[in-house]
Amino acid sequence: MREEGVNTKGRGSSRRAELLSLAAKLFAERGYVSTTVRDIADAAGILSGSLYHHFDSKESMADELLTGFLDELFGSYQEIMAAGLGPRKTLEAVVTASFEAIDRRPAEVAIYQTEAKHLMQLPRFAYLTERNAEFRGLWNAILTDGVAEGAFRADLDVELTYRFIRDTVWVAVRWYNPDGALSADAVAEQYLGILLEGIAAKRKRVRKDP
Amino acid sequence: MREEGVNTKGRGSSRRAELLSLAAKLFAERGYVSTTVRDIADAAGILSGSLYHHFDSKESMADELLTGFLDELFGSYQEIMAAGLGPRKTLEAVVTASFEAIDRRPAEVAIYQTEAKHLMQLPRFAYLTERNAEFRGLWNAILTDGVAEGAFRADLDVELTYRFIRDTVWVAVRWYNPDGALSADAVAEQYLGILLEGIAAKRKRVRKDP
Amino acid sequence: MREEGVNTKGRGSSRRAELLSLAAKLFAERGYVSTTVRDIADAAGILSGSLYHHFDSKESMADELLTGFLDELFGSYQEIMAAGLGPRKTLEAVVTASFEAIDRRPAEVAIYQTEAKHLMQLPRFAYLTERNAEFRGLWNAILTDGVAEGAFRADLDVELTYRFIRDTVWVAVRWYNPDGALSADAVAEQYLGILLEGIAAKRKRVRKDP
Amino acid sequence: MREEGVNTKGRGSSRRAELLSLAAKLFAERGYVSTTVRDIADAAGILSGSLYHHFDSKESMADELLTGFLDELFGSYQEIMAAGLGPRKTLEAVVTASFEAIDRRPAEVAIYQTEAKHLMQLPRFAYLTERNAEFRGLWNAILTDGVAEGAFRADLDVELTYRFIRDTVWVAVRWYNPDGALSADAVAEQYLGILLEGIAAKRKRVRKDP
DNA sequence: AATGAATGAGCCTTCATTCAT
DNA sequence: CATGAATGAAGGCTCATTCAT
Repeated sequence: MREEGVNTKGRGSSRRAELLSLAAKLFAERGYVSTTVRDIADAAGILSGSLYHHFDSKESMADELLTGFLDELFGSYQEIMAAGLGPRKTLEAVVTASFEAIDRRPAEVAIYQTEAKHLMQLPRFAYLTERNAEFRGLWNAILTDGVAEGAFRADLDVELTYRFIRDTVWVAVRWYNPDGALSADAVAEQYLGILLEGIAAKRKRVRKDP
Repeated sequence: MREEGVNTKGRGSSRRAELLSLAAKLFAERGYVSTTVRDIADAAGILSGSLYHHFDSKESMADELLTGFLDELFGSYQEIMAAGLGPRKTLEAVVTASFEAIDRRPAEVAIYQTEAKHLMQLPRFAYLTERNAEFRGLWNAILTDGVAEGAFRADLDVELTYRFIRDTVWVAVRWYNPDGALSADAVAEQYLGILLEGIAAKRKRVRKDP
Repeated sequence: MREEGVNTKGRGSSRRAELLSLAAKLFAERGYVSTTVRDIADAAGILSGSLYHHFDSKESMADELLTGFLDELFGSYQEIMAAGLGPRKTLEAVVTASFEAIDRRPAEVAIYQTEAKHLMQLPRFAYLTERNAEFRGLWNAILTDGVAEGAFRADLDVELTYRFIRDTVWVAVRWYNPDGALSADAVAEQYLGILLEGIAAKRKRVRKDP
Repeated sequence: MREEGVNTKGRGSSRRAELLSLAAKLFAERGYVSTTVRDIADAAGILSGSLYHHFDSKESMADELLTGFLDELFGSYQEIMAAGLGPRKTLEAVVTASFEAIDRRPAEVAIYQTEAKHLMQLPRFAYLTERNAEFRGLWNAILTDGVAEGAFRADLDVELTYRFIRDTVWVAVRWYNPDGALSADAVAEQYLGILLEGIAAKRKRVRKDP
């Protein structure tokens, strides 16, 4: 229920949404610092001062963008985790959900990828750090469980693998094109193909063979 | 004996190298745009204007940093490619060399990772685009050869795998700590463990078994 | 209905005109380079950055000033040339129009006089070179015609005379005071007196003749 | 006897003279303010700081240049005035001497022409104001005498004519080329032709008279 | 005589933001 | 809702000058 709160300036109008989407695109393309408030206003065909009718500040635009995206993303993660699919299927579902997020909100993912590190230092964006921890916890659980259950290689360095997956997935936003030939799900599948055959425990084929 | 071109302002002094290294660290930490010339000067204990005794511009610092790093990196790549090790060993060597670059020049890699996209648009940094193409060509060759020779899975999507590897390797700069417990080579080994068992063609264990 | 091109920033407001006029005065008094943007802003009672709400740059102020002045000036020249008054009357009219320009726009003339040489080297001010050529062409025509028709001395060095007149007229801006006792037309008349007849007392030729 | 004085830093060396001449050229070409100390040093093939071995300041270079030039010029004027040649010959001699100064020291004249107005405001350059007064006095004398003796037109506006001559003569530095086809004396002659007799063709008075 | 490093002041410009209209 | 004018802080860069070596 976050429709109120301080500094909210009438969330909900469609003009606002347009402006926010414009800002997202620009932040993603040029970077948050390099995108000026006037760039956004220009893109919207208004004067820069007029933006302050809708938003309190440039920061609050980034905030809203990131908050919205992360809420949605973690919502889908939680659903998956709650479904109790077992390590391998869970991993697949989480990776797929992530690629779908890239597909649906490429700008927000790009902003998150590129700017989080710097934004995180501002008190206002403290939730980024929390979300990071949450994300790490989630993956740790999946991987640890998977190793324990024999779904993943026993010699897996869980921390390293977590980082590996995290970076690999999100960094795809740099080249993934929502309008391109490869769908998010197709990319996810390919990606999982590489990832799983690498970390999955090899079935003892000896026994199967004869 | 000064081989460099115009705008060189006495390359080679040790003070210069110090300043450049300071700049690299700051660019990496705060981002190129967010790092002010004053930040760099402050870190060096001089006034911002004094930096211009050594460098023509902030841009030229980034340029020099990137050029130096890329020259070194591609030098090592070329050595590897020239050695004719075969696809798998070549891949291992290139990945290892990359992690070693992260180990030796973390700041430069971070700058490259984060800023290249934006810098590339400036004529001065056109070489970044060229290097990118070179890099893609190199990986394409390794992967294509590997598939042809049966070293890698036959169903590999070469382009996607290239991106996968590229992003995965470089993004490690975000968390890799040169002074940490894990050496670059150890990381490379772990990384290759995941990567290769995923893309390597599976030996037909059936025949080996009996 | 805005006819101007890019970088125009709302030409036409009266505040703009005020600021431009202030800039003209200062450029004329202290010289273009020596006049700082802060000087202009101070004179206007605003902060230097606020000037950029109205103009793109210091250069564009000079540009606008010069363009406006030259357009007007050459407009009046063209009217005169079109009138077909004959060399002597044309010369008188052009000289008079020039002194009137000094009277009406002393600051702009001063800027033109003093800064054109340096400004001309910038691509943006290429039109200064064109205007120069136009001016030379105009005078060449007047003088050449005048000599041909017997209105001016047959032994006139046209090129030298052109320079002589050009410099003499414009340099008057250095001392001419629009609010002084001597009107522009009066100065023009005196000037034309010297130019056309010289300063030597005429010998009483009557007596010499027979 | 000005070989001593404050801030003199070893006047008299030939290196000094070279540097000063270089500075003169640059001041004349680019203007005093726009010429940087480094421009001068670059032209001399040394570092900017090294210039301060020879001169106290940029200002002192301009000072020395102007002082030297004006001393020489007024020296020649005084000789002429002392010769008692009569108004017309005196005028001719002064004009000729002036064109010869342009010929011999074009850079200094250009500096004087262009920069005096601004430099004059500095206490250090107070002598420029004095020289100006001296110059005005000199011309006033010549012209007034000439009118009185009947050598010049009785209706001459002396003040205006003084300005006219002053500006006309010095402004020639803008286009006069010491290495060109026209010698300074030739220009002076042409100039005096116009000044003394005007450019209008003389009516053949013979026929009109009887 | 000259270098090389630095200073300190100032320059043009940008930018997020404010606010009366 | 938006404009238009302005603020205030900062940013990259320049330049005359100093000084130890």
